[in-house]
Amino acid sequence: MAGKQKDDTPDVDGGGNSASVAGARLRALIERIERMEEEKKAVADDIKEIYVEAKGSGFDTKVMRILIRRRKQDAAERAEQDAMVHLYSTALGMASPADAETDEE
Amino acid sequence: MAGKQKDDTPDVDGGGNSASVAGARLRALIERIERMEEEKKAVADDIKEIYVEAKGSGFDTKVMRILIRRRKQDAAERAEQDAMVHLYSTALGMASPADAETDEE
Amino acid sequence: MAGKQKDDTPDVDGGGNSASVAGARLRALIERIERMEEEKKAVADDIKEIYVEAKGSGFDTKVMRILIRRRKQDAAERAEQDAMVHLYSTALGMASPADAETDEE
Amino acid sequence: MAGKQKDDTPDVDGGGNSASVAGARLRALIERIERMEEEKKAVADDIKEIYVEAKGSGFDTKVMRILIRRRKQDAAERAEQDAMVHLYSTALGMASPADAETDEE
DNA sequence: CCATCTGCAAATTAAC
DNA sequence: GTTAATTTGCAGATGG
Repeated sequence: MAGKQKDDTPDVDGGGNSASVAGARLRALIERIERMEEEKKAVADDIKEIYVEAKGSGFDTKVMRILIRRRKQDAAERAEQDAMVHLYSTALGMASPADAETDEE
Repeated sequence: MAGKQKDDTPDVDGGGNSASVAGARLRALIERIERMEEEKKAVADDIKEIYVEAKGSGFDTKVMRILIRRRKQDAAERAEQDAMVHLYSTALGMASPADAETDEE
Repeated sequence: MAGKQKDDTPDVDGGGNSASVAGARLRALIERIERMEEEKKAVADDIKEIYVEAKGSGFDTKVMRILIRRRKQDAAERAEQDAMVHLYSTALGMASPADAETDEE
Repeated sequence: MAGKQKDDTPDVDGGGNSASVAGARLRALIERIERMEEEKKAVADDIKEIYVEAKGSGFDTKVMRILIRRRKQDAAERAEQDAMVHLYSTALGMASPADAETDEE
């Protein structure tokens, strides 16, 4: 048994040559991930650039960040409320959605 | 008070109607950022999916993460060594970087 | 609103006078924390002072920081290697940690 | 001239044996710093422990952190930020945040 | 002195 | 549910 593995497939050094096969697949996966992480970083850098540009135009980026955070929170809250409404609609005839608030964790 | 601004440009409500202009620009910037953050999140989710797929194939994602981190660190280390060489070259008055291994116990 | 609590103990405004008790305990905890954060800040300031002193003696603090970071990283790396060995040992079914170098280009 | 150095003292490889002297001093400084950083980390860990203890007593650590941060924050600063946020919100035509109690800073 | 940048601390979020 | 890791925000340091 290869212990942690779920017995699913790749016995990293099970005994035969399946090791190299698993190794190749592993390498492929890792390289895919690395590629995407570069992408992600690129996007993050772009965002930073926008902030630089904004600052260059005289805006206070700190305030901008606060606003963006707020809007995200608002969206989340709205989504949650929608979910609540859905829930209640389906549940048919339960209590009114008075307390859709506060608890976010 | 428009205080924090550098006097550069956008007095958010300076008194005239420049407010709406700045407001429009601000809104544009914020929406651009929000758009890119969605992009970034999408990429992050893709990465997560790959990990799920990997785990489904029987790989130990914890090991994968360590490997990936390591490769990144190696790259960073190499970059830093170069930086060190530069620093020492300049700090020591342009001596040739023969002995970049000064202490490193 | 006692909701968030784990039902464990302190109903901050439960209704009785347990509120004041919990309040007192809370205040004590917070003050302890604040005290230690002052301590922490004091140490941080001491460190800064050393850097100032070093700079005053003509050392390049940037290089010093790099050296210190490096030593820390080396320690971390060693720790991580141990972790890797452990992981592999268990993942491969308790094989002896002879070949911890599986791919590592 | 050793360039970056302020000509103050330690020519790391000036030519004589001052190098080793400077080296010894450097090592001493670095070790002092490392020692204090350990101290700092110890204090930080103690703080973490207190939070754990608090949570174990049923307190919501998130709220505690907010309280502590609040106490630290300058009243004036808080006022100024609120003003800024209002200003920008108005400029964007967002409703001014009725519930200004949610956000941290 | 201002602006940029790196490094540190905190908070959110994910994995187990 | 709890620990760990990623991510974000802040502040101090540095260089122009």
